[in-house]
Amino acid sequence: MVDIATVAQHAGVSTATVSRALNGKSASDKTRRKVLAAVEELGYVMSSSASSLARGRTRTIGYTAPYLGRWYFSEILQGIETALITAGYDLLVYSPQDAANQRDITLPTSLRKNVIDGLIVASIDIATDNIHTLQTLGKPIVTIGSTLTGATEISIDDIGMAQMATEHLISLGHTRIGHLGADTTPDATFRLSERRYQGWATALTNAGLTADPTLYRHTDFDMQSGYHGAKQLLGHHRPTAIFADSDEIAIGALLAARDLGIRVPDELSIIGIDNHNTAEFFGLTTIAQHPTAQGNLAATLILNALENDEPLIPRTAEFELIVRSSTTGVPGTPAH
Amino acid sequence: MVDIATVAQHAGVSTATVSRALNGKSASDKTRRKVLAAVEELGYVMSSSASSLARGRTRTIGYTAPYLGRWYFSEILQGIETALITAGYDLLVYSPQDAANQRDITLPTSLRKNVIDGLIVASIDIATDNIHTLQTLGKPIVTIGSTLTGATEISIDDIGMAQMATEHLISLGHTRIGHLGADTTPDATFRLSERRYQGWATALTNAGLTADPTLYRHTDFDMQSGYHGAKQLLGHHRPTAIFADSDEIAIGALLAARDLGIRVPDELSIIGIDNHNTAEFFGLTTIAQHPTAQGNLAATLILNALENDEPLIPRTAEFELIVRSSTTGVPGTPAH
DNA sequence: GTGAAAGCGCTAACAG
DNA sequence: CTGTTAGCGCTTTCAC
Repeated sequence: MVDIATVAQHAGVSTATVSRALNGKSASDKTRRKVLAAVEELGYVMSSSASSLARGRTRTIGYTAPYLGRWYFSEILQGIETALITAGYDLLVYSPQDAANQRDITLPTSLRKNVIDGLIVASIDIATDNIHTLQTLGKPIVTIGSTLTGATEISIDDIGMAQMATEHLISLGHTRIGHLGADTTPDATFRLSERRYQGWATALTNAGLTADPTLYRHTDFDMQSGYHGAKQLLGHHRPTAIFADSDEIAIGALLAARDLGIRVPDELSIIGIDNHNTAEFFGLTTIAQHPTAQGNLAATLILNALENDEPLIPRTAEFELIVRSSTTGVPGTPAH
Repeated sequence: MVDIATVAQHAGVSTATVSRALNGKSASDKTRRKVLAAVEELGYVMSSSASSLARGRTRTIGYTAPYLGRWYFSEILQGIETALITAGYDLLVYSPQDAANQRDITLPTSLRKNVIDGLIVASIDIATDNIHTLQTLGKPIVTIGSTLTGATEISIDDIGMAQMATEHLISLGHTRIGHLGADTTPDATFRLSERRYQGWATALTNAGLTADPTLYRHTDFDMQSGYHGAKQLLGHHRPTAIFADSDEIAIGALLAARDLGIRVPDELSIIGIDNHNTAEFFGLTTIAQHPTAQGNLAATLILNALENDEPLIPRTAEFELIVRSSTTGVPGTPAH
């Protein structure tokens, strides 16, 4: 392995100069050229460990989320990467192996080993020992959609989104509005479904309607589950509209309606949350989240804190209604 | 920041002993306990940079794939993580920002900075300078489904899979078998679609049938594209079966058939590739790949090379036919 | 089983 | 703009 000293010799300068030239610090053009030539000639590759050790920084940040494979979390990842890449930072991912039973999220050893300069946590409410350690070390931590004491939060207004979705339905004249909500096991990391249920109920109450518990069905976060939940909901005395906790659930409902011969949106309106990449294809009305932007923001906050000592101030994520063809006025009501 | 020397003092031992105790090397039980107590008391967190520098290893491996968000690649990621986590390794991900135009995959700086001990590359055929550098440094590289000179390959038998899918259809009596194949732009990293086309054609030829180019439609790797491709294919003089390059494409075709009033499988059989997590829900017959296993294998190979100096020997990934309800005998042909 | 000491390769003062 | 030098915090011979 060729080290910086060898490069220095070949270039006829000191190691300090090589270091400076390579890190974009003050160096004459001529010197820089010589250094670069030597680097090229020798195939020199800097040791990041040595560099990090000397600097006290690793230029690596971590990302952890319950399910890296899920659309939402991988979109966040994408957003983070984009922000980091231009800053020359690396991304270390931690996928908790035991996401279901979150008692004991085993975040890999690196969290213990001081390997990252900052951490982004999505949808995990439980601070593990590892995370506590990070906080102790004064590393910036920003969470997306979850609350961790000592961390900066980009908050997701689940109640607001659910309310907006439900209000859209109400504004179309619907009064019997069903809800397909994702699972909230006691141990689950995210209270998301609880809050969305609340948003649904609040919107109805505000409109002088009642949140009928019989119009609620429990689902998982997938199509299959949405399909079955919807089939139940669409039995006797069915609702004229359904609000689903996610687009995948909503699409399941869409397919269920189709199989039952119920026309969407003429006989049944359906709205989801996410603006999942398949939502457009299905013509699904939805409350769009912008996870890529969320990830990007999280990374940017951390980078600014790290590089410019900017304070980490909490934000709240944006969302918006996207109307497509799965929602319309209640049957029998004239369009306005 | 508390360092190893402080811990050593508190425990009344030398730094060498602390290091050994913490790394599971020879140390008496009593000593180990003292060290651990001091660590606990002081909140000591080891510096990975220092450790890596001294060791010459980072205990971090990299993973890069064209689209980390896609089902296939995120499954691989999952498999890698599982293997690494038990070994105490970390995972650094590189998502090439410009995956479409793969001329210039900008793998983040870390590849230049000697930050990883090994690399896993999925579906990228182009060796960037960064990857070359890694090879020069003698870091183990294993690819999944792509060929990189100097790297060990876990090969994906795309031809074989396509052939198996098509043969399944043929064995059911189909003779007019359409193909929805994903895009193969000149610059694309993966020749996958080309090979699957070939598998389709070979199977037909072997059976004395002809691969009718008019029964082929170009698609992207998504439902929407599959939907539109299928609609074209299902016009005049339509095939009785369709083989799609991926389950998502196949599902698009499924929905297109439904919208056209064509019953699956009675009037049209459809088979995909992947065993995507929604395939079961749609009753889709498919050729299952096991990306999690592939990722796991890749990581295991690298770990064994790193830890036990085991040779990196190429493997080939397994696949299998999973018959569900989207395929059946050709219309008018009695079931056998 | 344990201690002393010599690096690992780079960066950041500090001087010049 | 550039050279000298003192670490950064840990691991690993080599003795004992």
